[in-house]
Amino acid sequence: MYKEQKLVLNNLDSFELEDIFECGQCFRWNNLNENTYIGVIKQGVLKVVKQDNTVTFEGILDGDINSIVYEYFDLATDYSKLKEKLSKVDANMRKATQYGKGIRILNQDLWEMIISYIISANNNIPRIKGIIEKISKKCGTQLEWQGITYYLFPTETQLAKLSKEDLRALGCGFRDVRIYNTTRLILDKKITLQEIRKIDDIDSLEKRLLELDGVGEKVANCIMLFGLHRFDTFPVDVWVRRVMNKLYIKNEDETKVSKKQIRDEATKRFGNIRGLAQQYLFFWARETIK
DNA sequence: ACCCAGGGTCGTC
DNA sequence: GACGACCCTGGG
Repeated sequence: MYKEQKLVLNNLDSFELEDIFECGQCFRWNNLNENTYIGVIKQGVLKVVKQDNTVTFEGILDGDINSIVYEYFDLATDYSKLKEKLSKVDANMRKATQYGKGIRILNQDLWEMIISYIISANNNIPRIKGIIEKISKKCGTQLEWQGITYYLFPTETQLAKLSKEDLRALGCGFRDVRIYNTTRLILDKKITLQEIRKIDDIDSLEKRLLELDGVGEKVANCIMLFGLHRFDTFPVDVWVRRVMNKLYIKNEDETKVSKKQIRDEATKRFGNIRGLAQQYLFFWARETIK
């Protein structure tokens, strides 16, 4: 049952709205003004305001706002400790973690991450956000709050109502078939989300995700990092390739550096929290390189 | 007007 | 493993 709720938390550690919402991990949060973001999550609509050391969460949610916020914003994890650990790797990581000091890896919905990152392939962030918004508006559950209508990301069943042509018309481009096929695969239980959640071994997990249409190595790694909170994976996109080559591999032609080489380098340097390191690097690289 | 790139993947060789 | 193609949008 959706209920209007509010929660105020003081002195949260490692919690900056811009770092969290603009670091590239999520697509459904929008900047309202200097200290306010509003987003649509699985449980409903949430507004977050930060003033000085006080963060106010407010929204219309299905479930208790305390447990939802605690889980979604990963409040159980000590990011200061992790940043400290990464800072000891080298000066680059010290800089990167300082730059994105308020980053937290959100616990986002697995299904939503699968579709969102299929859409992300060879695409740019503004367009990805637009497509997801249009898909939600087309077939997601409608929710009204403070006079504004929001649309939840569609469930498997809701998304399955769209044809390939519908998806194309919404701007998905060549990803239409991939979204269509993957939705069917999951709806027909050839691959289930429950089963995926249970896979502990990171290689087996990646292998299984690769069976979904539109899910290659990079997208699989993003799904693991953002949809399953697995820090022991390292998504390599153009930006991460760029920054990893510039800092560590130093090949004259970055396009010649293999993905495996980059991932091995990351494992060697950042160990089992390389996924988190990737996010600091991505955020830092996007803002500073070029 | 034209070219390029964007949180890549897929089919083919 | 290494190509080229792929839908669409914004920016030079």
